[in-house]
Amino acid sequence: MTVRVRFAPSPTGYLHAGNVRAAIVTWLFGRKNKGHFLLRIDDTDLERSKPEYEKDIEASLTWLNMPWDEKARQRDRGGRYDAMITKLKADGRLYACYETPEELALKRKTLLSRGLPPIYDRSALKLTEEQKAAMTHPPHWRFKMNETPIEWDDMVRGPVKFDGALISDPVLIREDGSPLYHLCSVIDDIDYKITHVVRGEDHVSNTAMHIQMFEALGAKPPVFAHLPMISDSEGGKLSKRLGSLSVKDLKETEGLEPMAITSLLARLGSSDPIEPFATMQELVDSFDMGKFSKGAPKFDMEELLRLNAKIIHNTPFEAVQDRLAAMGMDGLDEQFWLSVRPNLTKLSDIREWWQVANGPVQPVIGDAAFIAQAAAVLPPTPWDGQTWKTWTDAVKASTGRKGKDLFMPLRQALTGMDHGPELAVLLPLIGPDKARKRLAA
RNA sequence: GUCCCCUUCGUCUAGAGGCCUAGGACACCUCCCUUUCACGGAGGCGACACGGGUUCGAAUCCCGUAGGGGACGCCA
Repeated sequence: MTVRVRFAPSPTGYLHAGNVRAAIVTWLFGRKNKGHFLLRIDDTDLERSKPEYEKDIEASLTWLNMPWDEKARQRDRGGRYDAMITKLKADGRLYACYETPEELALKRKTLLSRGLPPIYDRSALKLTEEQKAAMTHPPHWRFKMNETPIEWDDMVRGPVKFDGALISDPVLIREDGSPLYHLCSVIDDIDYKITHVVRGEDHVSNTAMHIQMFEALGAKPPVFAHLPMISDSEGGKLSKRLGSLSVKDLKETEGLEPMAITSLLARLGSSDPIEPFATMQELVDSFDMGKFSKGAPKFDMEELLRLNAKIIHNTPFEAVQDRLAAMGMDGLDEQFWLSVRPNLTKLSDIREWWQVANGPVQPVIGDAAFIAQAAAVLPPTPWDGQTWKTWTDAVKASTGRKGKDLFMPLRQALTGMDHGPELAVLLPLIGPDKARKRLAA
């Protein structure tokens, strides 16, 4: 049996960190098993779904190197839903309810205040045909849960048990006749022959009712894997900050590498070490669903940044050539890249060093006399990798300085900073003209 | 409020009664390399939430407490 998985986001916002982890784990599981990956756009909420967000989801997955084998959209599948609705009604698993949202809210509040779980009381089941006929507004429809135990073996959580009697009958069809998520999701999973569903643990109780829905529709439920939610590094709830941490921001605002994101999210909360990966294939090869723990891990931006730096330190020039060219630094070549690469956290940091090499920089000169002496013994052109050594030897001879007292003032005068790439490689990049000017500043 | 899940070094975790003086990775500290920073190499610091049981023996099993996460929508 070939494995078929799906990632089913709703296009109601930009793809964010929490959601994309489910995508990554789903994708990796699919690839690991040589399976089929379906991208399903869950846009049954017509009010909130926007084409803009659907585009963002696709752009984000593409950028993260997670191509899909097939794409589907729930709004295109109304016909299938209608057919299944007819069946469920005929079987008595879907029943008409006439409470208004206000009445339902009141019922919930009442139950809650009595310390009871807010489960629908099924009073609509007691309505006679006459009473229904007398209603002034159309019904919404609920799925009738069987009051039996529900069990499944979760790939992450192990054996899970639910009591069907403790789960409220879900509304599957709105008063306006449109189908809701639960119905569409189950029917889609059946029609697309999904074998494994990987999703967040916020769906655990949904899974219990979905299993009854699969059965009511005559289908075998897929295997489920519920990943814990990622929590904020402060240990708080999955905060607005994390919820709003979109892939789009990570890419455009933070300027991070896609592999930094996938490397972190593929391993966070698992017993495999979090380490930089250069390709998705390496992640696929080492992927193991069984290594995820049941506890909610914390997301740490610092950790993402560290991974990003390591990935950049391992990136060859060819891999970033086009992006660097697009940043408008003419003449930035492989030599420059290799020289400054170890000092970058984000790719965009390279601008800083480009500026150090090409100016303008604000030289920092503490001891003007020393700098003037140093400038006087600057070696003749052309400059190369040996120039720095030749020069500093000369400065040492003429001033008697050595060690940090010798090098730091030169670095500060030349670059305006007290850290950075080796001056032996930086000096030729700066060149004689700019070097003289900075030393004379 | 009710139900479910979780709780081991700063962080992610290994651990399914003796193999645990609790292992690894990242971070941190030290040293080495480097005439800066970073990279790299070698060491080091560092945890079983708490309280009761069960047992010859508990990080591991049971109960309770505390803390955290999730669910309880005509959202997904």
